[in-house]
Amino acid sequence: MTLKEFAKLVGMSQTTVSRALNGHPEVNEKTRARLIEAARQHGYAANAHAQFLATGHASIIGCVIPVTGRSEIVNPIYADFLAGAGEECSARRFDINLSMVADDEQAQAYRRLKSKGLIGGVIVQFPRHDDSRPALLDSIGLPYVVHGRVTGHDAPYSWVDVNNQRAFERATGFLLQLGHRRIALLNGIEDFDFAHRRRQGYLTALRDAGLSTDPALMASREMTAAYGYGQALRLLDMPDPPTAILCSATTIATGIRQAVEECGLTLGVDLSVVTFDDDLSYYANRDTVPFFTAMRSGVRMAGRLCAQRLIERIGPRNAPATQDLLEAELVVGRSTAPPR
Amino acid sequence: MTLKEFAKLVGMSQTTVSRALNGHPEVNEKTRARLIEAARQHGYAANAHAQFLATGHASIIGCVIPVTGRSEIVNPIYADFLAGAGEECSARRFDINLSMVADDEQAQAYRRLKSKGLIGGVIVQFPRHDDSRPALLDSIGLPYVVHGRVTGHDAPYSWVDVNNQRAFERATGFLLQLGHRRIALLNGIEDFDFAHRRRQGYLTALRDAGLSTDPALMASREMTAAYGYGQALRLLDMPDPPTAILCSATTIATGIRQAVEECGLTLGVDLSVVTFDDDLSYYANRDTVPFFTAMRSGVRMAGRLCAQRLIERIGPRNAPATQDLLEAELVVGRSTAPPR
DNA sequence: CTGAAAGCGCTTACAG
DNA sequence: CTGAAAGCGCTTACAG
Repeated sequence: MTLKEFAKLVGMSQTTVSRALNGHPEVNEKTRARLIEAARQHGYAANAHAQFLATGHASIIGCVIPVTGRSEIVNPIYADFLAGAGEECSARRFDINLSMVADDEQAQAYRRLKSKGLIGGVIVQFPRHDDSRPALLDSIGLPYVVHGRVTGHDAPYSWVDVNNQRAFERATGFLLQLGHRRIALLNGIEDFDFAHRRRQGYLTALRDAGLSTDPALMASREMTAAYGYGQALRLLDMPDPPTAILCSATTIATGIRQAVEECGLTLGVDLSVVTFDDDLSYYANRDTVPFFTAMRSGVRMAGRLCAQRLIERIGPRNAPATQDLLEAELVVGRSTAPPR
Repeated sequence: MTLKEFAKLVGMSQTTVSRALNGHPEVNEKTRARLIEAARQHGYAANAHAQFLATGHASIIGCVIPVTGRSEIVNPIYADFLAGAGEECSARRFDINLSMVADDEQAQAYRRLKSKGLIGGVIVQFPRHDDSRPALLDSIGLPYVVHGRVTGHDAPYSWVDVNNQRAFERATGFLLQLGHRRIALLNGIEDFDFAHRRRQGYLTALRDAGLSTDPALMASREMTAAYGYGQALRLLDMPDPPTAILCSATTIATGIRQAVEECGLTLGVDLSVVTFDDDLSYYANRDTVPFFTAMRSGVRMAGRLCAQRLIERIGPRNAPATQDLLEAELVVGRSTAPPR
């Protein structure tokens, strides 16, 4: 059904119907109520493309997933983030355009999305420590919100981030308080901004405690269980093994747990582990006393917030850039204890 | 840049430029080559909305994710499926519209997507054994491809499915050959079509072997590690415990493994496990000799195929409905052996 | 092989 | 508070 047909059906002009449905103030409230109800009953909804053509902006947010060999979307963290963004979008009647793009075609992809008018704005995912996308999007003129931060970017921009540095500083401090002195770090790829900051937090806490750092105790890789497993075996086999490990994801922690048990040791007794916990829906670390001591911050919530901020920014009143720094909570579980 | 501007720039009429870029045959090949190159250089791409308005069809496929309390998208299987569909879409210059919709608003959501013109077709995910969506989509007139099958739907429709019944029949047969007689089944929620078929396969194989079935050896729940862990403990604690377990996902298998190890037993010695393996990118069961004996079928590939079939069907030549039945391969790993 | 013009379904200044 | 009409950027019959 078109606006024309619908307007005829209800005996009003297209103009009035359009205004009523779009919430313009000039229209009589009784008329509006009647028209909204009629639209619902007859299943009329304005064609989104005609709407775009007339107004020039799309109620669609873009998520461009950089594909590096294996797609990032396979990362369970990304799935939860998308779930959060999706929830926010359905609540606000926005749509999501999802595209998967090879690393070296990012610029082209954003330009295409913009010139085809497919999206009103974009969420930038997995920013690298010195990411070129914000500058690119500024020049294209596409509104965006970064999930994370881009250290190198000077102009003000919207971002939503967890205080990664502080979280790892606190977690390291917590282990130090328990009496640990050899603490390992199994981080994500430190080229990503979040992992870089986590490392800073870890180093700062050690430095503040007057401890030297040992490169053999630090690793940086894609955050899989296999990585946690392999590194845990390596660390436990050292002549002077760490008594505690800090890691950047529950996938890694699961791998560590596996290795520890295969060695006949017990987590939280022979070895302490603190993990960053994105509170993934499919992987619960949420018993009354959680298994892993963790820095917890829900990535799903971050997805909601990113979508919300972006939608505000896309809207007609062109809201200013926002910055949201979320604090992770330090949740004590059964995987930590003083060193033996 | 608009078509008008671009046409003026290259000194041609809008008509010719449009035809050249859309591959119409009437245009001189030299002219076409020149215009395509010029478009690339100047970054011209037709506005998708104007294009829709003129042609009436959108090069966008919809993925509507049913949200049941926790969103399905948190399911890592879904993430891999989307990655596959996304790859296919970028290759064919299609876009993906992702929406998250509560179970009881599905019908409304599909109608909205159709009437707003937001999608040219839709992939139906996680069909239940007697799913109403195909009939709904038929009546709305929205092309679709089902990932899985809908037993109750009579009219011909496009689907892509794994031969779940055969996979579980073969896996059960494999365990029977090894000498197992008490075989448990930890299935997904059997209201879903795939889980229903898996159960049929398991029951058929047992029946063909002349064995009776034991309800205490069967469970049906959301496929989490916690489920596998809890059920494994329960099964191992039975007076007459099973010597083998069949399960529907590697998440479940991981939980079983955990329980077995905590009981001081060894997988592939004291207990055999065969799992269905969707070959998820983030969870590899792909060592030279994989850890779990598995029925393997890549869900990412299924995603690609669904997108491909849907795109063909959306296209102007209105391709007939297709049926793709994929066979899972039975891959022998280290988690199976004859019963002790 | 090429072009002028109508039309796709909306929104919104302008006029009343 | 309401409406007639122009215009958004394309595609495509129709005419040449």
